[in-house]
Amino acid sequence: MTKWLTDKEMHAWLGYRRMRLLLDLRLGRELMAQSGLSEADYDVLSNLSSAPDHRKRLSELAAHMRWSKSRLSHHVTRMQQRGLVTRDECADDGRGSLITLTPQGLSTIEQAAPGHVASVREHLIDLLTEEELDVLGTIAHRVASRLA
Amino acid sequence: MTKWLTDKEMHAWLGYRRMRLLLDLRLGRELMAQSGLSEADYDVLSNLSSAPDHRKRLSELAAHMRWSKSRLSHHVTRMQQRGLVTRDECADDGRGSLITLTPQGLSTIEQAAPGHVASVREHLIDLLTEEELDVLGTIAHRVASRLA
DNA sequence: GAGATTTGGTTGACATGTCACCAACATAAG
DNA sequence: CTTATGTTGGTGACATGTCAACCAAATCTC
Repeated sequence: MTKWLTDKEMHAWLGYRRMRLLLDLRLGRELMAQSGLSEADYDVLSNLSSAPDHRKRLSELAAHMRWSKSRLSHHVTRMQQRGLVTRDECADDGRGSLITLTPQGLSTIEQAAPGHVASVREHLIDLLTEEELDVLGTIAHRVASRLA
Repeated sequence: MTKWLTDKEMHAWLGYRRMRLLLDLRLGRELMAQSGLSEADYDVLSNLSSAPDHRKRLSELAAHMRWSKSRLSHHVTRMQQRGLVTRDECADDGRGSLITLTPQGLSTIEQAAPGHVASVREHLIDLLTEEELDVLGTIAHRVASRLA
């Protein structure tokens, strides 16, 4: 017997779906307009910029971002063509691939960051109380950790 | 001067992103495995099934789902080819397009629903307390309504 | 009621991400 | 050494969604 969602549960679920749809669309558009980056680009650059030497193994990067290697490989290819990152062979492991931020990639994300943070604040963070912020962080991590 | 995110804010933001990534991926995969539907398919069928006569104007449907007309038009084309919906001319408005659930579409979503609800429960709803559920619903709708 | 505008919807080009699979290399067992 | 196994990446085919251009029917204006 199916246990359907109660009104309250449905409200939360549909709300989540709607937020996800609209928020990501808006943030993505603003980021693209301001800096020419997609959210995916931003995440990759952001991760690389906080790595030692601005470089990381594809595999590590993918694991940290919870992306599939395939997805990251495709994405890196495109970012490479735009001059944002480079892809070098790994000395230790003949298969390995080292992804490195280019100077242009670094400057791109440095320019993009303030605007993106402002967008995130405007459309999400600043709309929440301290408590709501805590709850969101708590449940999001609980849900995500079950899926890792 | 940029107002960067505090640790707490960053925790909530990154948590949201991670939840979004993993949860949607998982739910999508389970739904696809169980019923051959994507989440998008499911949403369209679900909306149509609760409409009078199981039919709706493309435009209305798009507005209700907050999808672009373009996206819905493309999607309907594909669902039509799979026999899930039909697309008929509208009598009143020569431009109009009426999307109707086929019997097959109806039976497909009826079969898919229990499993999907179970997935949503397992990976999200049942992991939250009553209070958390309320907070999620509240903030999601607040954020989304600012973007409509 | 002719011309301008809006609205409803379609289409094409393109970016992204998924899956399935392959190739090269690494490692442990025998 | 040699084979079985797992790891690291890359690729191609395909589904999806975005934007922008476009068409045609419906409305509005004067």
